[in-house]
Amino acid sequence: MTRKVRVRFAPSPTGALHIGGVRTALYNYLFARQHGGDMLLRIEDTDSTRFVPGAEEYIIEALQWLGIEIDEGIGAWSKKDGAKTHDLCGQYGDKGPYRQSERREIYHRYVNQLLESGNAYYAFDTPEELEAKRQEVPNFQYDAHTRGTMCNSLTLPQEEVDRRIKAGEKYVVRFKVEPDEDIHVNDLIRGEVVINSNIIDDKVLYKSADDLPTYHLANIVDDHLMEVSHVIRGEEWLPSAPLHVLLYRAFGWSDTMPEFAHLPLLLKPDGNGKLSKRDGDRLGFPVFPLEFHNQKDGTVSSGYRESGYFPEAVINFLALLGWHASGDQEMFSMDELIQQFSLERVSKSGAKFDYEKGRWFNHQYLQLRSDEELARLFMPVLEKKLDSSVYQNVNIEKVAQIIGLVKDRVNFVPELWEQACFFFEAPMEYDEKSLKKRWKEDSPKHLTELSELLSSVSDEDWTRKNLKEDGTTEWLLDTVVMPWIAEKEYGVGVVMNAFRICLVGAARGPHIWAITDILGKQETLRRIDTALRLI
RNA sequence: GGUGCUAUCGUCUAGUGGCCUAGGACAACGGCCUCUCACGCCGUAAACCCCGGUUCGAGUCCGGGUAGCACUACCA
Repeated sequence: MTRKVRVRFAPSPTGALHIGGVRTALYNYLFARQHGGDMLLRIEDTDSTRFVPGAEEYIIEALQWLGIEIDEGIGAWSKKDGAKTHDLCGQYGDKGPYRQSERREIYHRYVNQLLESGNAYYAFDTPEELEAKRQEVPNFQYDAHTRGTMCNSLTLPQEEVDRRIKAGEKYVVRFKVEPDEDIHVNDLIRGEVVINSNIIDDKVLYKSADDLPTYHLANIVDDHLMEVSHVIRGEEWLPSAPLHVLLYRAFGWSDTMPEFAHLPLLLKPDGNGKLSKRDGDRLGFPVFPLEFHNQKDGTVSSGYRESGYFPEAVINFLALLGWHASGDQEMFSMDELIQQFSLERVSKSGAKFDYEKGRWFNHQYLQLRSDEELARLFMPVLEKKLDSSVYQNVNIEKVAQIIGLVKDRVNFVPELWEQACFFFEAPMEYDEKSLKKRWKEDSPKHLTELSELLSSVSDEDWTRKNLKEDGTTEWLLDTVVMPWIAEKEYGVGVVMNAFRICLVGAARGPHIWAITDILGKQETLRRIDTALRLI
């Protein structure tokens, strides 16, 4: 039986979407698209105490930015015919609602089913009592061997159970796990995993305190009802997969149980352990797609988008952290990923987060963007850096031209400023190291003469380029200045570097005639003049 | 502690018993280019966790160690 591929990404709205979660979403998306299936987004908000305002919106916006499209569920409102609402978190689909907190009645029904079939029971032990038990008995586990000593519907008379429930006493419903059974889970990435039911405790499925199920129950019920065919999630879920298999069986849904694929974890770049927000702060890189202002604890987390990353670079980078095509290809568009992705080629071991490679990917994608587009993206940076009177006169075509000269040396759009600032404002000071190395005793004399020489060049010739016999071009200014240097027997490097310092403020930057071309004759001469006075 | 998963250059990884004197990419280092700094190009260094077994032959299969990670909540 081949059934329609339907996968889900099911985050909980407890804060910004972690980059590992983004990768999980990506792999789900690639798998769905490759098989012509559906990508659902379901919000798992069964822990009312951990809800963070804005987290849902954040998740939708992040996926949108990255180009991971939702077909059904939360955030799929745009799929609606003539969608009137632009509610970011609106939902679409005939298997909703897609927010677990809105599915209470559904869960009631299935909790009762388990209760009636004898697969679950009521338990009245308070959190304090359980905590005390754990203190008293090392490695205490609520299971077949201990449930008989606890306070639940298996040990209490029926009337007592009814009385407690009627009195509004807080209770939970626990899953009754039978001991001594080897449970087989087939994982698409790892193969068969076998776990004995003895090590699984009687998991809480439902808590009356907030009238909500726990993850385990909600997850199984929803995946079944939403006809999910493949569960692709992080490796941290592998230990509870056997429990899920048991739940499917208890419901009588074994035949349509989804296939499982547990993804390797994203690890810290240094040392060991899961990648966390703290690692990003400590090592200076984002671990979230977008900047996030947590209204609950007031913290602000940096994001890839705000750091100047292109979404396609983040996608490419993430895709290769745990998955690899058979060849040596490094650059993949989303379409190529959809075509080539396969769960069989996902690695089994955790991947240390190689932030440097992320930078490299962004560099590659930045080179692919046109100068005009980069200019548009760079304008806001300029607006911030420049005096408003200066910014008013900035010409975007000129910006594009400048970007064409310097883009190959940056990884991010904001870095363009460091490479191009001298095109917009004359140097205010001169780099100490450059001066020491490149400013010679004769430099003032050279520059005075050079200034005179350049003054004699007409405005028209200033920007002229000649076509040489070999097909390359050369700046006309080159044919003016080089012979002069040769005639005077000055060193080319000595003159040109001092000249460069006048224009740039340091010994760096693109070809010098490309700079003078953009600066223009007047500004060039002015900068030489200024430098001669200041240095 | 228990259970499970994993194990190739510093990092991401290729490798599905002979094509492996182990390939690619990032990072590092060196050279070239050059008026400078970059980019780019070329090159160098760098790995099969250990011990057994199977086999004519093991990075690749099996067993045992070791190590790392995950899980072990009325969190997801």
